[in-house]
Amino acid sequence: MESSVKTDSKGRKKVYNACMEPCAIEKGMRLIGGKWKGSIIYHLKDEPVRFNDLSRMLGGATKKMVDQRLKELEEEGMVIRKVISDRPIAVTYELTEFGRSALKILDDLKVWSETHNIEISK
Amino acid sequence: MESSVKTDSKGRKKVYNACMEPCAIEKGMRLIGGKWKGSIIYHLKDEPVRFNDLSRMLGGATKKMVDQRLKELEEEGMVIRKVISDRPIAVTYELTEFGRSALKILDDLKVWSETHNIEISK
DNA sequence: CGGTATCCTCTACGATACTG
DNA sequence: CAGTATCGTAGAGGATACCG
Repeated sequence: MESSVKTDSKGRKKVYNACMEPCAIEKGMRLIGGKWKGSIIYHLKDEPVRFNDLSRMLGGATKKMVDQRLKELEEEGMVIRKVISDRPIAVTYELTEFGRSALKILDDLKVWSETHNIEISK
Repeated sequence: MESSVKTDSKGRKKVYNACMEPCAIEKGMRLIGGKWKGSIIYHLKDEPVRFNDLSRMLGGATKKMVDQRLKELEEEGMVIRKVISDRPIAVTYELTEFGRSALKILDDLKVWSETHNIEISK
């Protein structure tokens, strides 16, 4: 269904099966999986948070990353951006109802992760 | 804590903050997030599955990917590989108790994903 | 403060061919 | 059948500097 054909540098045809019928899990993972994305949602769970505060909370994510992820989350309808003042500019991000609906999963994941005391190899 | 310093091709120093205190959500995501990983676990939920059957179930993942993900899952203690016959060789993969403990989250994710009828933009 | 823009590197992943 | 080996590319993500 979802396939594209490209020709590589050596003139060979290549068929890219983008992702035929990706199961719901893969779809869901694209929304809340991916680096920082789940964490961002989770850190917005209680109240609107300002851009730089969010960056600091994530401790390790660059502004670029945070910015990028927030834009994705906005497009997906999980987060709303609000300008609360110009000069000096201040912006907050908060969850939509849809965003909120993902919190349970993220919280379960957090608990699961903590109880199994997961160590990162690399 | 976890930082390394490298020098790039132009002799500039670079500090890599690997991942300081990644929150539990990020840790968890590394185990069940990532392309195909959640799906593999989910497809093993009922019974042991053979390598090629698994590949087919995922419809779109190459053998290389499936192989790679299965090795990771094995190292993480979520999946067990069993050789059930040589000549012709036959191998199955099944979940460990730990692997099983992730099923609830994945199932919730699946339901969430389905009920919100998520569309993949790209 | 809340971003953009630029540059660069590293790895994830796909295609493909081959092996015991 | 169940992988391994090889090659290539696209893109993710970090560092850094700059802007309104």
